[in-house]
Amino acid sequence: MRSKFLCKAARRSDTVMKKDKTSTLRSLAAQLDIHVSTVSRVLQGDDALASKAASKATITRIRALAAEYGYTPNPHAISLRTRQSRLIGVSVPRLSDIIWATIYEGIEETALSKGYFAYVTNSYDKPDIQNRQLALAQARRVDGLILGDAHTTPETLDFLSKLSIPFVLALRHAGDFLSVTCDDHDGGSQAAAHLFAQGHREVAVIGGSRFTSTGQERTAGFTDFFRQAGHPIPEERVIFSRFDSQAGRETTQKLLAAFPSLTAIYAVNDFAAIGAMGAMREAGITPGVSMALVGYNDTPLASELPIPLSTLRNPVRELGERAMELLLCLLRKEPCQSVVLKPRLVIRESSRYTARALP
Amino acid sequence: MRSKFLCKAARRSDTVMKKDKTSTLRSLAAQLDIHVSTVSRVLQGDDALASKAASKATITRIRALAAEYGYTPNPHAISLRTRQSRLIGVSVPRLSDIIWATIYEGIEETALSKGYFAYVTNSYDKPDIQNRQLALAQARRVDGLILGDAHTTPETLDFLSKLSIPFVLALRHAGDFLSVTCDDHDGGSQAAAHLFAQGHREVAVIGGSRFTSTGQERTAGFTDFFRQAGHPIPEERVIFSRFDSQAGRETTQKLLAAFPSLTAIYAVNDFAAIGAMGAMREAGITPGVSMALVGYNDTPLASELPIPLSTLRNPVRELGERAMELLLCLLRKEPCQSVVLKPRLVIRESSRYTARALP
DNA sequence: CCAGTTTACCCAAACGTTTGGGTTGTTGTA
DNA sequence: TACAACAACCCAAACGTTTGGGTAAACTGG
Repeated sequence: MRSKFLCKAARRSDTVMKKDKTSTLRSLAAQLDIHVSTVSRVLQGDDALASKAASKATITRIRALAAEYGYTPNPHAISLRTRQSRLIGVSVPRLSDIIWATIYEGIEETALSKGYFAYVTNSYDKPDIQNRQLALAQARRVDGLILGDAHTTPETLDFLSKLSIPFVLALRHAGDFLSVTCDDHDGGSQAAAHLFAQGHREVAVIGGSRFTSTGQERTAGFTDFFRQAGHPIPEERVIFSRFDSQAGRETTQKLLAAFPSLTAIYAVNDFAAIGAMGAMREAGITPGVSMALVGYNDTPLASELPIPLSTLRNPVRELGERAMELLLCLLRKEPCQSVVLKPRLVIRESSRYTARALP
Repeated sequence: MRSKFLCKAARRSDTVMKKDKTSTLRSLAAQLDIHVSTVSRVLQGDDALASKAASKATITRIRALAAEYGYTPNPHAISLRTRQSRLIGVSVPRLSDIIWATIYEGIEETALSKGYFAYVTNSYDKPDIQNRQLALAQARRVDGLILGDAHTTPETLDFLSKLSIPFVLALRHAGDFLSVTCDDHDGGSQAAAHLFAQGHREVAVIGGSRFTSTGQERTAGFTDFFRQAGHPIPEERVIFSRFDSQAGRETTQKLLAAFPSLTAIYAVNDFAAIGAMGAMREAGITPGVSMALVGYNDTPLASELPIPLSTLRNPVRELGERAMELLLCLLRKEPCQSVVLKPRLVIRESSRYTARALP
């Protein structure tokens, strides 16, 4: 019996073992003269499974050898066999927007801690790129998707309803697909209340992209407040364009030219607000001194600007984490529902200016 | 013969084909009553291989059916069989630093266009996290790595020399491992030349992280210039810490307190420079008016600041692209060498201030 | 018309796992 | 003392590809 053991082990280890290269379940099994299926069950992590499969002593032997050889299971083999990749695809408008980078950090870290593996791609908010990315994700056999670039257009809704891969929306919502968002309407409302309390009645809004729930609702929350307060904002003073600083600059130039009586501007994005600062400066206006300005997102830079920017802070990192958790919940086929987080107004110098004309 | 064809095809299509789910090479082969290996060779993309494997007519039939079923090969099966994953791991200090996000955009896009697949993780510049990420990358069987978080410490060098996976360094270099960087020494030199030409002799440097080639060389380029110009900068006026705005703020506070005669500050990072602006403002100093300030990186925000920031622009997106190309070159085992890109000084208001005391 | 080449395929093993179902030998129970 | 139950394993098929090596039949040149 002993000789048989030696012979068998020796024979196999010559042909199968590759000491220098990565070890496999089979090579470990051969070393130990134990069947590969037993080794598999022991090394799968689940203690109950391991106990069913082998004796205490054998379990120890297997684990010891695995540790010695630094065995790591081949993920491709596992994916092939189990038909799940543990891969999560994430699509965002632009990773170089710090908000998205931060959301992705939350996603990635949570995925990692749950044994999943995330990757991210830019779609630049362009439908054709979004479609290409989706096809690629499918080709890679992702288990699930987190979509940060949803539009509220019928095309997007239609597209999402046809998607066969489990997914959740992040930051932006659309239709009533599962999503993790921040309460943008409430944020807009907070900004409005803040400016209103300081006497501002002649206000304008830089609304960001019209096709996104964030652009829409951050704007609506603001205008709804003013309407309910009896001071509806004329439509022409609400301009949608994009979320970047150039859009903010150009929009502000238009606004300042068209409405000289303006005392405050609310931009639904900090970058747009920073662009607005530039335009104000060119027009001889100092934010916080001769005009109030409120942004949105609380970019780390907002507090570091020469004139620190009042803004709404979203818990974006948490948003990423929650999105990943929600997706995992969905993948486990447990009942799950959309999450809405709360923004918080951070008041700084840029909105210190008080309108004189209180009614 | 015809009946045999029908019979065989019918039998197989019942058992193997899953019309609704993803089709496989085998299901396609069964449908066409052709061997799976032939289908494989035809669908592998390589036209020469396809022609060797099947007749023109058969090739057309196979391609048509593949297109009809929207066949995409299972990447896990391919990776398992070919023993290469086409996966590239990227490690960066922080994705939420726009520089890294932009570099990664370049990497990701290039990888995609070459049929590779990149993923990115944060290491926060912490060695233990770096090691963990590396182990994970190995477990995932990446084909190659792009490391953006290299330190110049002996530990890192030692670690890299032991790494069995092909890799290239990006933005930062270390030892003489293959890398794609920008000429940081030259950038520092350009900043120095600019300030020197404006009469500045009492200058200080916010040097970023001491453990990175970027921090070191952006600083060295600057101090070397002043030394060669006959005005060496006293050591105490060069302070290393981190690359973020808080570090910039704190360092500037110290510098202003210690050296009241200072007429210019050079920060090796825009965020640090923005922090410096904050500290200056608190001290009653206006950048560009009563002190010159130069940053590094040309963050999109630099030009949008109320006082636009002079800074050095690195072609970071291209850097990402080149890093990926270099890695692919390495993977093909072709001879390849490190790449150095050139930074460009962008002069804006923050350095408009001229020192009175020309010698 | 025959040897040699080419065309158009087929065959089977492998990549590294997982997993439903055996098969022994030992222990507990009626 | 028979027999069920359990422990501790083994067996083999599958997941979807790739790839080195066949093998007939058709074509080519002499």
